[in-house]
Amino acid sequence: MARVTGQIDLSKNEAILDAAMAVLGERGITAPMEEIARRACVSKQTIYNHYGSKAELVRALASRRVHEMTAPLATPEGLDDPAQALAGFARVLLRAVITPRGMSLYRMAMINALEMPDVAHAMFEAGPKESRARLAVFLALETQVGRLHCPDPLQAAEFFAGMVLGSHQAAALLGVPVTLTDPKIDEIAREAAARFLKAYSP
Amino acid sequence: MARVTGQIDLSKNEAILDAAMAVLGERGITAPMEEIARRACVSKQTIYNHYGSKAELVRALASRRVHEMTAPLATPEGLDDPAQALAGFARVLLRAVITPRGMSLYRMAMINALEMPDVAHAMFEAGPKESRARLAVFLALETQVGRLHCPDPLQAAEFFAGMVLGSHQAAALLGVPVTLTDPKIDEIAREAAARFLKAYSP
DNA sequence: TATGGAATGGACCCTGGGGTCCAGTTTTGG
DNA sequence: CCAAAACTGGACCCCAGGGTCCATTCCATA
Repeated sequence: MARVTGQIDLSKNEAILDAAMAVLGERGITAPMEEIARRACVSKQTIYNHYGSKAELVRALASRRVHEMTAPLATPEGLDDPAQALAGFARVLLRAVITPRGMSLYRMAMINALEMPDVAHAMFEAGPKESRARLAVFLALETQVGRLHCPDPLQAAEFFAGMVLGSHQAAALLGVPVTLTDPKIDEIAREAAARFLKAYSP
Repeated sequence: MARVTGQIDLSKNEAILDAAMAVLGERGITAPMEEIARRACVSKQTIYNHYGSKAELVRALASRRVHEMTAPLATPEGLDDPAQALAGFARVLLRAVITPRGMSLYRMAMINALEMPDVAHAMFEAGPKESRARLAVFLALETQVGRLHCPDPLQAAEFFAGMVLGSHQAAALLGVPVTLTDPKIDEIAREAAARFLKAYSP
């Protein structure tokens, strides 16, 4: 437990966020602060020292998680084979959404959409919107090269991401156990990529 | 205010559900029962006479709304042109999801997914799952006739529905204002249908 | 017109949980 | 070794909101 600054203990900061993620994910937004404190092995007061309120904690949590999630969703590139690139993108996307951690964050954001619109809005910008935009860039490039023909890359990106997600995201959010094994994810990714390429072949 | 039965006033029943839909949609699940009562022009006690608890009210609300929403999502049929049928299906689907009423119901179900898993589960079965299944039936038929080639109709149905929804559903749930005009919806529906047909042409 | 079930509304009880306070303890830097 | 700053934990305040009770009023039917 090394104090990093002379002020507050930043390592506890992480512990608090981790605990909050876990507890809020499991029990929902109504989970009491006391439980988060317990899970983080920290006194409730300490949480209130770091974040002034529950809302502030959720806000911090969301912003951290968004960064974690969007990082691996870089523009698919470096691969000569569009099918490979798209399938790779699809795998990452699907996993990000199905994962309990990713899912519960979304759920939280939706629950608080009314009370904390800014958080929810930021989630959308950093999540779905950003990832589609990156994919669209890739599609536009492929179109220039002549391997694809996407007159509207952004719409095409929407289509592809939608294909991949299907109703799996909805299922996860509704708490329906999503039983997607790795091979199954892989199959969806490949198939979606193949169909997409066929739909947008020049 | 005609009493329909000698027992309880069924017309108030509707009023309560309408009010609950509106209030819960606007203020979220935390909206107080008192407000629902006020909106329904009914005493709080009456609500508790009809539905024993808040959970029960939400349950009733969900089941009613699910029926409303899934009704128009019948199997696309009676049209010789698959493109027309698919586009029609797409329009209904997209509208159902974007509409404030449809959206807030989803949000509610997600919020309560932890506390009332059965409700959320039922929502999924009656909503996404059922609609995909119906669409799959249609796709299988078209495949038999030879106008399409869908080796896995259920997956194809997932793909198509996903294309149509894109990130619009996520946006709506996150409270991001979805500005989809009717012509825009129409364009998405047509384009998705066309691309889908190309991807699955024999 | 009498009767009984239903609706009203307003007071009321009570629990859970957000947030605060504080006295005592630990850690850190000087 | 000292002082300042953080952390602890446990008591505490407070209030929103779920749910109940009840005296009164309203209807419908008989």
